[in-house]
Amino acid sequence: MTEITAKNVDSQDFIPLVRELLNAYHAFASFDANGHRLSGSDLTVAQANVIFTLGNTDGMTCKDIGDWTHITKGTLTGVIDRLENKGLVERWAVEGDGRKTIIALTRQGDRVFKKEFPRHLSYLKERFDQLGARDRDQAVRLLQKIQQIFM
Amino acid sequence: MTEITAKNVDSQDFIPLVRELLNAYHAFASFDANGHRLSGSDLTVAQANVIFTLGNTDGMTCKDIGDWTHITKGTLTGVIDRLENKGLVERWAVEGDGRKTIIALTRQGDRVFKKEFPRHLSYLKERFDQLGARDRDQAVRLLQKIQQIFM
DNA sequence: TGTTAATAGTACTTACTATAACAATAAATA
DNA sequence: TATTTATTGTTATAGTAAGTACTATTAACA
Repeated sequence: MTEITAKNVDSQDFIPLVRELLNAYHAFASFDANGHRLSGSDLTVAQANVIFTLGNTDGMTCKDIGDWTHITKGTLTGVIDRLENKGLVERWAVEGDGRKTIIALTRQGDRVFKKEFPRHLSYLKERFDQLGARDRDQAVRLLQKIQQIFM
Repeated sequence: MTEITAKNVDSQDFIPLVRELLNAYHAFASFDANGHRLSGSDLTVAQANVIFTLGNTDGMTCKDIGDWTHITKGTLTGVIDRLENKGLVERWAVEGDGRKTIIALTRQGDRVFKKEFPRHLSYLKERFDQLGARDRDQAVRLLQKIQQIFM
């Protein structure tokens, strides 16, 4: 295996893939955030993701929410604090396991979910409709491979 | 076009793509950050990206650094402040255009670049070698398409 | 010329982020 | 049983992150 130095680094052919992964992610993330910002929902991206994750469930533990949303537990505490202050989620103790806390949507949180989730998906759909089904399925397959490489 | 409600939302077939894009990005980002953390370079991800961007250049404006690294200008000021305090970059005024500032590596910053850039690429290469050239090129093509959708 | 618009960068606020250290609880094991 | 180990969530800290407002400068144009 050739050693990588500051000189021959340009020949490392995985670099374009790293760039395009970051470019695609940031393009999506920025569009996604804009949707929330313009919606008037007064939800940040992280807050909306938690609301969308809890929707149509009976509540989830912080651990499961974090695994699904990629928000680390330290961060999640603050996000849930703010959602709780807004009256959108509640914390429940778990009978039989004092370590766990169940986070669930309040009635108001469910109203926000039922309004914002479809709205935001329509917002995203407009763009994703520009991608053919073949490309979409290929992309899913390749992104799964990329993910597995790093686990 | 069918309206999206909280009910029929499961049939929106772009959702898996969103999930895999986020999963792949976070898997990479976490692995990437771990490399910097374990390297002993004492660079954060954002700081390392700026150093790697400035390497082998005569300096760049804040705007160009931000465009390349996806760091917004407001954030960039703080990142560059910390790099400047570490003695790794310098700010230069631009003759003829008082709006611009050139950021460039110091001699010490260049030493850090020449050491950390190849090291980090080797660290990444080990994983990317697990991906075939065909998949890699396909992924680049599809990620470019996804990026373009959101611009 | 004077006015207006565009560009570049900084200061500030709020929120998010990861990590590490911590406390409480639960599970595993000797 | 007693001790250890693992899990869950919170707290503390430092560093992003986006957005807005602001200053300074440059360019466009009437």
